[in-house]
Amino acid sequence: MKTSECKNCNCLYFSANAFARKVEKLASETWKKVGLAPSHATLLGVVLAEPGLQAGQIAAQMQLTPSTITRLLEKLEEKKLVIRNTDGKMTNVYPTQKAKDLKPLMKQCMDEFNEKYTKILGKEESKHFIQNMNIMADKLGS
Amino acid sequence: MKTSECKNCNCLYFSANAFARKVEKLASETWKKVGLAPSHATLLGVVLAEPGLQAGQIAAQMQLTPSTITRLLEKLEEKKLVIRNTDGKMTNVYPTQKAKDLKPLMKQCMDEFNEKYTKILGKEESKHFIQNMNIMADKLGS
DNA sequence: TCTTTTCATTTGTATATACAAATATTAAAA
DNA sequence: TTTTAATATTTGTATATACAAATGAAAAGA
Repeated sequence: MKTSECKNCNCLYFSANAFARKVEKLASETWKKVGLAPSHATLLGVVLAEPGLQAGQIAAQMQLTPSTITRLLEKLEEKKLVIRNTDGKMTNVYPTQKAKDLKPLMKQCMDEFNEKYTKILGKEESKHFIQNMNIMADKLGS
Repeated sequence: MKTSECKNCNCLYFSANAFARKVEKLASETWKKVGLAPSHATLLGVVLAEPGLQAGQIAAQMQLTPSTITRLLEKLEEKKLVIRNTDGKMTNVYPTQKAKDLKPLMKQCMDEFNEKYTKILGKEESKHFIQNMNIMADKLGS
């Protein structure tokens, strides 16, 4: 059923969530190749890009709550992809060698994912749409 | 931190989810007035609009899996807002009187929510954005 | 220096959601 | 008619996420 046919659901809440679920699904398929859920892959990408980042800074960057970051880090630590280094009240997060080795494959997944959705949604269209969505998200505040 | 500052997260997956979380938050605040989570409110809205709808049809309309609909219906049944009428392998869902009484208040919440986000995002902008998002969602398929 | 406040993280608990397997029921095939 | 296949829903299990409370550590005030 087309979204437009859902008379009772024609509001921002429904549309945003339905859209996010579909994107999540596409992303899940893509990152199965490295055995990571999209959220885990995103977090690992952040840690790989800035080793030693504080947990709270990661939360701010990913716009998730600190508790969610803790939970995600637990999983990544179980998989030996990151280590948490607690110093006083701060916790710094570092990628392991295993994670560093995974970097090229992760980039490949990201490229593949970008390719998939630009193919489906159009290159310029999706670019503008994402920009617009980011602007909208910023307007909605934290 | 502005989304645009997150260099590592500039992809459709991240943007769509961050946006959906923010919308969810705004919606949660709004529907607290009737003591319902946005997803519950949406489902109840569907049932109120089309009493007797089958569980599977609700799932299709809301673009959620049947199992999720079962779980949501359990909660609404606990709250005495809907009843499930199982006939053979089909289950039809009806709103209770309590739910019908809630209808005006629910409409008020919906109006308030629409007003909130059009005020933040702009009337025409949000309208076009939602349309565009629905089109994108359709393109992504099920 | 000792106490209080603030801050970063983690834990306990709860919700939303999905997938795969189990159930139960109707329809189709033999 | 008996078996087999298809279908609708529910259950078991797992993930992502949040909020509120707990913990632990540093900073500020007395």
